[in-house]
Amino acid sequence: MNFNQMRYISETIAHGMNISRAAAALGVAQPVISRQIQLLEKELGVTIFIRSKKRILDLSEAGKAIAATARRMLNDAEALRTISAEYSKPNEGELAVATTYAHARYALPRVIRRYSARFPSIKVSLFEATPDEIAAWLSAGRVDLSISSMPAGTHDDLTFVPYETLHRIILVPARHPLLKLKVLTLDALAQYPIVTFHHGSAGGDSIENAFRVSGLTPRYSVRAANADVIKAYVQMGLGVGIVSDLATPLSRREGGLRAIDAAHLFPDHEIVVGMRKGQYVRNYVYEFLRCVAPKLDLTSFKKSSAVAT
Amino acid sequence: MNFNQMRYISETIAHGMNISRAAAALGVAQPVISRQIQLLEKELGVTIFIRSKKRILDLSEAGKAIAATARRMLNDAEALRTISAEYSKPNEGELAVATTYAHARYALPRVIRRYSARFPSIKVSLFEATPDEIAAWLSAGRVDLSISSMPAGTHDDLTFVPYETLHRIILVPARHPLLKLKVLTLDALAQYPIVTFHHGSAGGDSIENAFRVSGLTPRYSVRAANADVIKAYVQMGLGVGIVSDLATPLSRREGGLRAIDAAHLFPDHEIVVGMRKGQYVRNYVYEFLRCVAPKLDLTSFKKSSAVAT
DNA sequence: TTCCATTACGGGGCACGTAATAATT
DNA sequence: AATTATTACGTGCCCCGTAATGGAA
Repeated sequence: MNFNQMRYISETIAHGMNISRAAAALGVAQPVISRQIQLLEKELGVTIFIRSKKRILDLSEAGKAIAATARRMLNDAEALRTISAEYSKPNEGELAVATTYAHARYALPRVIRRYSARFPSIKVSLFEATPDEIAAWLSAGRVDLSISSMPAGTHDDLTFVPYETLHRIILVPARHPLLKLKVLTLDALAQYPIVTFHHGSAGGDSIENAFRVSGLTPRYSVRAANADVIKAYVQMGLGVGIVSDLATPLSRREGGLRAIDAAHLFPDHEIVVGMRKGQYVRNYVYEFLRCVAPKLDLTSFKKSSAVAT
Repeated sequence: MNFNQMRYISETIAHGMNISRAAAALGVAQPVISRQIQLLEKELGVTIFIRSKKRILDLSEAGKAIAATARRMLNDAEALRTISAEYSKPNEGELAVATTYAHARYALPRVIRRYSARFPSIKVSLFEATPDEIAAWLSAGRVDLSISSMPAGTHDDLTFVPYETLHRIILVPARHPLLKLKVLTLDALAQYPIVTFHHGSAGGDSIENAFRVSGLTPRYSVRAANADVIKAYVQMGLGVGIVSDLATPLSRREGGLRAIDAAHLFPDHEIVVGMRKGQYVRNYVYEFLRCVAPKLDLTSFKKSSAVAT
């Protein structure tokens, strides 16, 4: 039993039970993977992969449990290197953050400026993506932490803690009829073409839902991936925009746009900070989160020196 | 980086920072340990052990974190074998239980008889010891689970769940004056020589405490490790015995002894079931606990396939 | 003097690569 | 025909053991 065998198993699974692709990804010859997996199976006396003569079909039940443990061991091996770097070069390293457009554009620039001033030897990388992509990157270890709304689906290997609650606001051109209403309603809103987030995105779906449960079927004239595109189309008069108050604080009036609070019409938009479970968290990562949100509860991100329950 | 290096580190620490003893325990030559640790230190770029020329003094800060991770990896390596056995030979294996005299003698025989009938291919071993020894054995992996009162000190690597609550009873010879009292009091008890558990044992200390907080200093005529010895001395008239109601159910009157309920005089005696954290728990171990206590809450012993928080 | 960690040196096993083979799509 | 897993075979590296060295107790 050795670490490479764990790598081979893990990578083979990651590449859809394909040994050849795993070998290519790891830079070794195909027979190596095949042989090492067989050796491990013989040593443990159990079949990890279900085969049909010359093709791997799936993981066995035992294989699933073994793969989970193998992944954790690889995690720990990685942690060993991280720990060493933490003690030999405390404030040097790389910090990869994945986040959505709105945070990358509006919230994080000033945070990163402050942080980089305090930790000049930390190379910060920012990746902008959708919440689901972000979760995948986090799982794969390509980024260290995420700031986004809760991704869809279950992510047993990730930990999320609430960070901030965003509300919805309506963007309209100046002198729009909706500005004259005392109380904004979904009915009134549904009279106009809607400009909002993509179908399938956390933002877009929750807005669609709100209309549907009210029995309304507004026309969506433009569906975009980010708030700035939405703004542009609202300015062009293609409809009323529905965005979050992060992108456009209510007090600001830019480019002739007016904002109307719509917190009462749509569910709150919960933003969470995510990290991989079992990961050794370097001090400078904590410090970054302290820059993002000084009051964040970081206890669930505690260093994973203790053994799992 | 390989598993043996983790073993060498772990074993060296376990033997008080002594490489020679670790080598002997692992059955390898001394230079192997020395060299492999140095190789790992070079690879990680960090010193794990603090040395003074030719002697190892202590673990470095980094070493502590590394050792904890190393231990977890070894745990996982062991889990791999356990998982494999679980799937290849579901109801075969060994089950080592550590427990105190009272349970070994009075509670477990019937449990083990039932269990062995259901799982004839499981080799059950029972180890009788004090709670502290039991905890040490559990930590060292020499036993799979424990049944005892809560051991003293902290055991971060162990999980305990409450199992049963025992009460204290007084044992006296027939026609003893205490039998005539309507309500037993500590004062009355302190008039007679006491026969009870060793000083230092969980049982003995809690009894001593109860007298002390009442300002009483009874004479302890005999202090023994188990209830049967206590019974024998009470029968010989050397004093009144204080034991738990597991050893001598109140209804039974054996050897001319009489029992008096003393639950109101001494604190309850909490019995817990213990297991090592991060251990893969085989099904037959769960089934044993189900035989011991069908209603036990086993959720905190869940299989550790998931990654630690 | 004894114990203990480290350095030096030689051997064997094992993990790897290349090449060939067999089964699947 | 192309892709993919497995078997066969030769090689180099790495880990180990023995022996020797140098500090510490």
